Amino acid sequence: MQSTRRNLPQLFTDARRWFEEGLLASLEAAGATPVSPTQAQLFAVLDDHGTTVSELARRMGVTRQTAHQAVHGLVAAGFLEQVPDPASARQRLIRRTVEGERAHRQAGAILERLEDQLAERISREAVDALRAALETPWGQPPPPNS
Amino acid sequence: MQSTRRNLPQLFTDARRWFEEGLLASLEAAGATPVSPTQAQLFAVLDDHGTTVSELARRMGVTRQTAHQAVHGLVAAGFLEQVPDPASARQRLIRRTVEGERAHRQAGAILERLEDQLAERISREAVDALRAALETPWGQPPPPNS
DNA sequence: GAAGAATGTCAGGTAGCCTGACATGTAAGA
DNA sequence: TCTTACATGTCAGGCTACCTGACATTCTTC
Repeated sequence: MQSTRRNLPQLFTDARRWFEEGLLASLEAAGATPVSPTQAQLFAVLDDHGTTVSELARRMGVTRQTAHQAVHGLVAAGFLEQVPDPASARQRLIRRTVEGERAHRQAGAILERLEDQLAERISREAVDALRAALETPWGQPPPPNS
Repeated sequence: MQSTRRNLPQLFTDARRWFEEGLLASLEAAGATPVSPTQAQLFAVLDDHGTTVSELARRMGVTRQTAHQAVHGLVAAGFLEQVPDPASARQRLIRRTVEGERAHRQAGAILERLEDQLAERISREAVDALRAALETPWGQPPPPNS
């Protein structure tokens, strides 16, 4: 029991940390090539048919430069590749390599397992409700009025 | 609609970002002394009767050194003060100054308002359910077994 | 007392993020 | 058509949060 309710941002941070640490620990235990949290996030926002660096940056909520550097690391690690975009010569598509595809499935399976473990502690319904509440489009941070 | 469900860590990040940006934007709009996200988090885990740096570090999930440096900045800004612990001479208690107390109440009010705005979009019940689900003690990241 | 642990602190290093700057390619209007 | 505006990708430099290592001080326990 505590005097004041913990604030939501704090709770989000704790929850996120639990998943992230579980994921990285499982990957390490499986002997996978170590990836940083940032790289893991980049993997998560990358879609199957290829994405531009700018689009990745938007999804991650960081600048193009930051996304670029994260991509660079994963390209060097052999997980991603850059291919010219047939639609427009000014942009290049980022795609997973075969190895990257494998790692992506592995990470997805681990996250699913973690979610199951969470459902074991709070109910499955609670997990579904959690997901439903979080999937609201957050959009812009609200204006400070009133 | 999308092919695969977004993973939970990603959703936590988005939610947290929404709150954090709203908080910092409101503080800035109110003309308050700017604080970093880290300092805001430190404020959140600080309790009323004073806390040691080591304890703060545990609550934030970082090392003592990192917590120390965050405290240092807030002391310099006039929000916190260090007082010798009457119980033990080897530790010092970190407390809010009068100015820090004011800032803390201000931030608390803003967060409450943000939570209300969230309740407006998804229902109040959904917010309560969200909080209930997140307040489970996360504890250690689960072992990677099976 | 002496050994061991906890606390607070300083120093140095790494990673992620930022802004600034610039080259290239595309789109839209005079 | 050309030229002006805009988007993209990239390099360079800097800031901040975080880490590990090291040390002095102060309990605590045997």
